[in-house]
Amino acid sequence: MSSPTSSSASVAEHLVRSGHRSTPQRELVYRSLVAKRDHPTADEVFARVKRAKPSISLATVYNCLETLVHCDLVRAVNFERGPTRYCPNLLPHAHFHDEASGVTHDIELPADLLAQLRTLLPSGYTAENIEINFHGKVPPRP
Amino acid sequence: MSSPTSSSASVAEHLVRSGHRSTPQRELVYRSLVAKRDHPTADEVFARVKRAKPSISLATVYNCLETLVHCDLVRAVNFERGPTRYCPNLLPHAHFHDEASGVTHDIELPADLLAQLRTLLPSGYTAENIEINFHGKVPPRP
DNA sequence: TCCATCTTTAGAATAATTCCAATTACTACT
DNA sequence: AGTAGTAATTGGAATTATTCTAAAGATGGA
Repeated sequence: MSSPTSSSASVAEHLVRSGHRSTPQRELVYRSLVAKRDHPTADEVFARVKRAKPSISLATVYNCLETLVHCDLVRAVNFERGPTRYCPNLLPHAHFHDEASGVTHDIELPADLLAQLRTLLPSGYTAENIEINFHGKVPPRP
Repeated sequence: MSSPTSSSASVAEHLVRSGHRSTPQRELVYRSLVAKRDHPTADEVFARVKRAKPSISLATVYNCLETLVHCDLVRAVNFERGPTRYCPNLLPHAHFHDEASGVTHDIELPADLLAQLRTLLPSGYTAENIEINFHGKVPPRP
């Protein structure tokens, strides 16, 4: 049940189509997100990509993540005041944040439910995106 | 269509029932939220309550807001990386964030929709709260 | 009243992110 | 291939929102 992501080839395309260049750093950051889909923070991404490219800087990681978010290859996820987390799942989905472990799970969102949510808006209001975060507990794993 | 809030008397009660003291600062911060329900930031609350009590400090405003959130008199609202905003609306509701103006509107949430959302969770998962944020545009006001 | 505890306060400290200015890398022309 | 022009990267400084700290003040109960 892996969620859809752009193949590395189309990452370059995607970047170029939205007016950016394909760079080793951007590809690397993107690949690190796909390799471990645990909603890492920028710091965590930095630590991971440094292993493959020790010269990369934290500022570059922030830049790359921002670029990837802007061309819709990656989603930024925020929980309260915590650091921003990143995920390469492009399907409409919500997030479940487990308070005990700090772990984040994706929750698939059926299109009809999203449609229902949109009907709550006053007429004329248009929502480009709808962010849904569950906060709670997962059952103890025995 | 004003949304439910605790009367000033019951704010004190509410505070005490959850193991806190009722203080002038807490009452003042709470009243400022009810007086202008525009989802102010801590800084904005600080500016407002300073008019009535110039000696209050920003740290106290943060403390009071945290306390009020903990005893369920106030909700904290976060949009991406922006500063936390506060609202005294206790009904289940979502938020609509207008990107152009930066203004936040409450969107009432029917109980059945919340129930439907909960059905998306894997069995055993329990969500204490569900946060829903719309990001988009409001129609131009003529 | 007196004590223990809670709250407030000002300012220092922190965390995450953004900004800045200087290099470096591409891309498109010729 | 050489080069001008733009875009991207880098390290470090700066910023923003928030939390921490330690001291002083207020409060409720024995």
